[in-house]
Amino acid sequence: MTKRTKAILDKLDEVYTREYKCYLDHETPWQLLIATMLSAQCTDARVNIVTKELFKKYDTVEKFANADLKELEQDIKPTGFYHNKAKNIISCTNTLMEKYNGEVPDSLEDLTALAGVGRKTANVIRGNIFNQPSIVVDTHVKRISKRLGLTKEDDPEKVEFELMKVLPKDHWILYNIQIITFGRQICFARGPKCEECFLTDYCLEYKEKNKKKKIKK
DNA sequence: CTCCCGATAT
DNA sequence: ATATCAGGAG
Repeated sequence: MTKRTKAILDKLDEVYTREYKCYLDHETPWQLLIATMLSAQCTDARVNIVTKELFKKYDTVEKFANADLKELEQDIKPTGFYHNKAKNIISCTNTLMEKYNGEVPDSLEDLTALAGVGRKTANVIRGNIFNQPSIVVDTHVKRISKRLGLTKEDDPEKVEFELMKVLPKDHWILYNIQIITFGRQICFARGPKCEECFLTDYCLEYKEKNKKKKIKK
């Protein structure tokens, strides 16, 4: 790990010390799996509103596996992409019943083989449920890792592999939740609050912004 | 690369 | 009007 990377991680640790919680409400592994599937291109706040009722109505994996497609679509509609998500949830939970005795598997291969589960969702499960070091590359991690110059890649899988090289393994899971928190509070996609940011010394975009200002003056 | 897609902020 | 939100599949 370079000095620069360590300085960034130290700053993050300083501000987001024990903010280690998952923002998707869940009580079981399969609930987190479904909540994460629903979170694609949707705010976690909305996912939590939907799952609050959803997990009362479907309180077992088996109930999801036997759900009526059209009815489930309506139940999850506010999260968007509801045709695909409903179909995937039914297919995925059927696989859980048939191949895994209704449990959620822990390997990346088994998880990504499930319908509607890609590397991002699989890594959320591995990190949060099984405590396996894993890098979750979502929209926040990708955007902010680029701004901080930790990667130049655009493809989420390449970002994941590069961050695995750059970040110490014992910081992988923590990095995810820190960056998501940072992205929600300060480093927005649109109009980031650079005045309140504690990482401007390491931000490539901030550097660019100041260059342009100086030229104008 | 395109499509899936509703809700909210700007 | 448009960008963005804890992405994934064909």
